[in-house]
Amino acid sequence: MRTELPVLASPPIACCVPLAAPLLSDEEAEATAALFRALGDPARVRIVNALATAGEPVCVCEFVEPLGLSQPTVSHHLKKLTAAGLLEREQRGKWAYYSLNPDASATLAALVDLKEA
Amino acid sequence: MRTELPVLASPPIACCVPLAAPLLSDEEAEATAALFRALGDPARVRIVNALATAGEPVCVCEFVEPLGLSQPTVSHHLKKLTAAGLLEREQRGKWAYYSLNPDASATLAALVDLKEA
DNA sequence: TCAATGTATCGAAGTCTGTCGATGCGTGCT
DNA sequence: AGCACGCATCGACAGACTTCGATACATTGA
Repeated sequence: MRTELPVLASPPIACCVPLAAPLLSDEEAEATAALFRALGDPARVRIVNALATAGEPVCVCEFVEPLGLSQPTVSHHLKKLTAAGLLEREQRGKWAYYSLNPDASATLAALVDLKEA
Repeated sequence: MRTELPVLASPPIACCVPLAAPLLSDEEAEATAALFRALGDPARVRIVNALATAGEPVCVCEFVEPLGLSQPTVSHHLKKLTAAGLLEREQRGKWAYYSLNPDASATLAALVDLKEA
């Protein structure tokens, strides 16, 4: 813990001067982290990659075998990606088709650029 | 579990045809996920944001108070970001200064673009 | 209406992660 | 040399996450 500093006109060494204000709010930081966290699993990275290369909606059953995961686990990952706003779900008969949210790549690109703005 | 399909000329329904090959390897998927995972925490998002807005190396003690976390926890997050290749560490006397890896934003941008290539 | 199939949800087990206080290490000052 | 200070590491604990089998729900076809 840092001891409470009295107000000094000129601190002896150039350290611990407050950073410039433009820090992210709690909500912004959490929202940003949540989006990155959604992509923080190799299975979900592969799902997004597959959807991007496919360029069209893909049936859930397509993912189970290539990912080497059980069907409930695949469903779990798809739900997380959808909740993060990266995927969209579409029901076709008894099949569920998932596709990349068109805004996803723009959103991600904005996040990365945000660090340089 | 999907039953083993015999080779059919035209499956009765347009589902479960194999995806195009270009899926990420295990190593690529894991490396990509690890990088996103490094940014999957609000504290680390704020650290990267602060370093980006600062534009210059920042002393560890600068982060403790704004983040509202203990010094060991801040050190933990800085270590994770450095291990991910996003930050660089520099020792100045008894202070440790961290800065954004110059390649970080390019790496992140490439990851996002990777999903569209 | 009943059976079959694809998908989502539930409950549980194991692992990973964030957080802290206590402590060790290195540097600089007296 | 001794002390003070900044930072990293350690050990521990709570909470979140991934994964699975079992099961429920929804849709289609007989």
